[in-house]
This record gives sequence, structure tokens and C-alpha cells, in this order.
Amino acid sequence: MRNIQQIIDRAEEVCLDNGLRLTKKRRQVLLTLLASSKALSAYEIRDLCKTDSGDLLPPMSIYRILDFLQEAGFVHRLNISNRYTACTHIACNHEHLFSQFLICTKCQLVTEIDIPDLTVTNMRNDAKSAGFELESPQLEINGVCYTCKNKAA
Amino acid sequence: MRNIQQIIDRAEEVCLDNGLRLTKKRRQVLLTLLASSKALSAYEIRDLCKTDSGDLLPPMSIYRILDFLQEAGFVHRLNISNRYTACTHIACNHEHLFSQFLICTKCQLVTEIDIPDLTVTNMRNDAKSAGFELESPQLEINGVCYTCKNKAA
DNA sequence: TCCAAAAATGATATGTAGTATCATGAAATG
DNA sequence: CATTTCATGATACTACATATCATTTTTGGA
Repeated sequence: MRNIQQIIDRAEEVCLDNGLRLTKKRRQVLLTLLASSKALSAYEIRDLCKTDSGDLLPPMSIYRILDFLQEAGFVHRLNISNRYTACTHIACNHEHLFSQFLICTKCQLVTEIDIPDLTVTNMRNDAKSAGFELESPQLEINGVCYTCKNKAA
Repeated sequence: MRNIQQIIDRAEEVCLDNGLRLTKKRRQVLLTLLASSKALSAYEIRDLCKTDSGDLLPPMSIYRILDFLQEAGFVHRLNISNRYTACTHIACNHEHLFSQFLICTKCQLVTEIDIPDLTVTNMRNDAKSAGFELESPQLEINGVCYTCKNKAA
């Protein structure tokens, strides 16, 4: 894991190469997500992104910025928890069409792990047998992280 | 797939054995879900369950009934779409601690398929390596069903 | 049989996630 | 420097879900 500044720099690069604009507010939202080990809801991001004078972005802006960051591949939306998390692959070069997320139901800690190609192939085939076509889905699995598990015990 | 009446009968049995009450309204909600090939939102269920006089249940009641049906193992909540679907295993006897759902993003068609034990074991181990403990999670995968795919083409 | 306790449901209000729509502001480009 | 395009703001609203307290129904004893 590189440091956050390096990741932001890389995001800037990607944007330049693709004619995208990483504006101040978009950068701020991305930074907020990068700095958080937990997945954040749109409204949590909103609270964390308020200006020094305490102004909040309107929800619509937050969602638009999140859409942009997702399109650019910098952020993932976690559908099972309605939360958002920074992609851990911004600063590396390998493609990752199929992501798997482990999500702690207690504290929202998120870990993005790799899935073996074989697993992906099997899932596609299983889906096909059942009459479904997978596009570029992501796997989201709830669990409990060890920190929370130990707390509970 | 057995017919709906057989499934309801089986649900009645399970309830009797476990001191649960499958009341008229709970039965009506379960029936509604069993009769639908698509996952339904709580408010859709509400609309489908109105009495002959047109009265609607309050949302709170719908959610309470859905909670009950989930506890009893008759209904699954699909987290990625905020919808509910009847369990396809009510009337069979095998355990299914780990469910996989294929969900059509266009029409909400749901298919519950089995996962090989090996896959489950692998996932548990992968999660463990990443510091997570899986409880009895469910896998929800978005895709497009062939009907919708053909419509699109 | 009636009463108390427990379980189920109803009603009202509110919280959280997300979008539609139209207006305004900022940047890029000719 | 004007025009177009992209980004953001503001207002209102929809969908999904829960908190809380009141009422009804069921159940299991005295």
C-alpha cells in the first residue's frame, strides 16, 4: 500500500490521460475515502468534507462526485451496505474487472481481495447454467473482522 | 419445484414444530413472495397484500412480518437490491447455510443456486487470510437474465 | 371462565439513502 | 472574450426503513 499522496498523484495522472477533471471537491471526497479504512455512507462523506467554515455539500453533489469517481475507477460502491470505499488498485497497474470485498458488519471495515481467475470462470459458468449473464460484477461478502470479533468475546 | 400450497403446508408444519405462529397476514406475505418470480420491495409487497376493501398494512407491519419470515428461514432479504424473495428450500430438507442468488438488474428475477462445498471452504479460507470470519453469509450477484438480454438485443 | 401476560398488529412520526429538476458558476476552446 | 460544455448549488421529492407508543389478539394459568 502506497501512501495517500502517491495515490492521489496517480489519480491526477489518470484523469489527465483521459480528459477527466479531478476538481478540488472530487479530490477532497477521494481523499476522505482513501483516509478511511471503513466504508462510508454518502452522508458520512458529506460530514467529513465540510469546509473550514462548516458548509456542507448538498447530497446531490456528493452523489455526482461519487458517480464520477466510480466511473473513473477510483471508488467502489458497496451495494450490500449502501456505502463507498476507495479502490485499492488506483496506484497499481493491473486490471481488476472482478472485485471481491469483505465487509465487517460491525464496523464497516472493508478489505478488497483478489479472486482467482478460476473462481470467476466457475461463477460465470454457474450463472450461465442458471440463465444469467454476469457483466462485471463484484462480490460482496459480509463477515466480522477479527478486531470486532475479539471485542465481542 | 413443488406447488405453492405444498410449500405453505410445510411452512405451517415448521411453525408448529417450533412454536411459531404463521398468522393470516404472515401467510399472505409469504404467499405473495412465493407467487412472484421477482424479488419484491417491502412496499411492493404492501401493495400486493391489500385487503379486499383496499386497506394497506402499515410499513412497520410489513417489515415485522418480513423479519419473522426471515427468522423462520422462509424468506431471504437481498441486500444489494433492498428486496425480498421466498426461500426455494422451504419444502425440502437439506440445510443451506450459504446461499447464492443471481439477480437480474433489469427485471429483478431471482434464482437461488447451490454453491459447491469446496467453493464455500475456499471463500472461508480466503476471508480468514484477510482477517475476516464469515458467519452464514449469502452471495448476491447481479447479472442480466436471458429474457432481458434478448429483449435488449 | 376470566384474567394476566405475552405476542402480534396498528398508527404516527421520523431517519436515512438517493434522485429529479432547474438554476448558477467555472473552464476550455475557438 | 463569447460560447459552449462541464461542474456545482438549491429545492423538493421518492424509496426504504425504524422508533415509539397504543391497541388488539392469543395463550395459559388461577
